[in-house]
Amino acid sequence: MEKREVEVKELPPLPNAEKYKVVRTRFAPNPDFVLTLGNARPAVLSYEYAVKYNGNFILRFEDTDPKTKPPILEAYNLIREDLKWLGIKWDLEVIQSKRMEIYYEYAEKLIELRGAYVCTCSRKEFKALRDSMKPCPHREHTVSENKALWNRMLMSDFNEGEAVLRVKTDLNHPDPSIRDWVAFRIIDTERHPHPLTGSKYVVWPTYNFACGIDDHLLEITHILRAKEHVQNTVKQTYLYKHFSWNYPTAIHFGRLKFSDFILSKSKIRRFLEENPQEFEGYDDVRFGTLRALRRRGIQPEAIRQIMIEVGIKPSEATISMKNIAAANRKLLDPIAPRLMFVESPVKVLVKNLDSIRANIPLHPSNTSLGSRSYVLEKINGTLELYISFNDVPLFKENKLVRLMGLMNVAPIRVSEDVVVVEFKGVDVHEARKAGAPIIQWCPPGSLKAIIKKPEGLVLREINGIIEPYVEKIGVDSVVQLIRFGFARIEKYDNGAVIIYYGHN
RNA sequence: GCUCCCGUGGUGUAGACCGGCCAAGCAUUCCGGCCUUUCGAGCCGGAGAACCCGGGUUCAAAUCCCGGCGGGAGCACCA
Repeated sequence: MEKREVEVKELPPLPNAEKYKVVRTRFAPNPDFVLTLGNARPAVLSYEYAVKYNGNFILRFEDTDPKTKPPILEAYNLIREDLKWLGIKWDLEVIQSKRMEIYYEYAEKLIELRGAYVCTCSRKEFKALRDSMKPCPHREHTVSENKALWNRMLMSDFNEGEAVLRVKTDLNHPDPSIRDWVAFRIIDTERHPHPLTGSKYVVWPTYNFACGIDDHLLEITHILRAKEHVQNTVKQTYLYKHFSWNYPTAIHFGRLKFSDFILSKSKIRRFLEENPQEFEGYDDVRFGTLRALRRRGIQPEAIRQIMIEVGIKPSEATISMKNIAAANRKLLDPIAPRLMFVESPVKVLVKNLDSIRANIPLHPSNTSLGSRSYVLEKINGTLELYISFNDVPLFKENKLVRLMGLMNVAPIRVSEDVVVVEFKGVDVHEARKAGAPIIQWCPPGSLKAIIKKPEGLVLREINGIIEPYVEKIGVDSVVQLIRFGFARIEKYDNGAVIIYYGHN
């Protein structure tokens, strides 16, 4: 049969892989949203490198900001589902909000190492000093003074904004944000409760502290993340210096732009909030979330292949739906059943025929998919079937038209709402010889079909009918609608079929 | 504005660290042919980049150096 070796690009070697006994990577999302196409790169690459080197892969939820990026309770599980869908398995799962005591412990160690101090400057005051590369008065506090203040922070003696723990760095560092960056701040969790820990904690580690500590404690060897994190690497390196730890190998890849997709969390949130009846949720097919792609029939393997191909280069890259469709088509073509969908159906009357039976394979070459049969018979004296409005002109232009898998017909009379034809035989070869167009059709008794197709911000509905066999195919299947495109069956809804369009 | 990073056909990627075999490979895209149940897949053929620009080093540069231009990221008590 058909042999198709899809060449999948291999990952380039991982820098420094040989320096570690076992390669260990992690993917560290904030559970404040579902995963988008943008998250797929760090997730897939981190996982694939762990697999390639027989290492470990860790899923770490970074949920240490209940205020400005509040985690969402459902998101933890939605992310787990998204990863599973991508085929990613993790050896260990860690949730940062459950490790608060660990961070406190290391904060105290850092204070003892004179690597951190409690600062009670106002933001404004500190910024003024920082920008002129001057230390703030708290920087010279003794260990015991700092410890006392730190304990007061933990005891809720300070309100939001009144005290932070700062990591000592280089006050002359050219990037001001790096100078004595904040490791812990106070968040009023009475007002902003954390979905997992409620109001239990008020002193919260920042990303750089929690991430830095965890990457070390979890023995991460390679950090693969987007280049927006390069300054964070610099910040965290100071932490590692204080503790005399070795910083993992960090790889920062360039931004991936996805044309044709709405990826921005904030944009999607806004659409959902402002227009809840127009948008269907995180998985609305107009969005670039993984679950939206799944709903359009995109195979996770297609995403995996694209991420591997894009790799870890530091330059930006743009991926379009065409790229994704191409990868998906290769995967789907050998296995997707072919069905006939007829947009805006027009009745065809066949004059000189009493009955005909069609047995059509569900796939031109993959015989394991089987076939379906339809018997067409005269109803009230005529034999009828349906074709698409779009194909009616073909009957004006051609002497012979082939109805795929069924028969060849010649037009007798063609109007906008009915096409009368004459049966001319069943042989494909005759049709080919005559150069007849081959079109899809639907028998009487076909189901109403609504195809929802994302076009930018519009979800276009294409109405038509689909052959009855669609009921046997089952919800969630991805099919190829002949001469139309790949699509996924969403649901059967009172005799109608709702289908989401994927790509051509 | 400051700091850092990047620049190979429409898109993605290989080659660049260790200059020559690179008038640049592969995939996708587009076009044509064959084949086919299809506007898909497969097969065959074709189009499309002188490797951002300028200069330098060299017998030799996509590959090294300098300058320019262009693009991106960061400059939070966000992650």
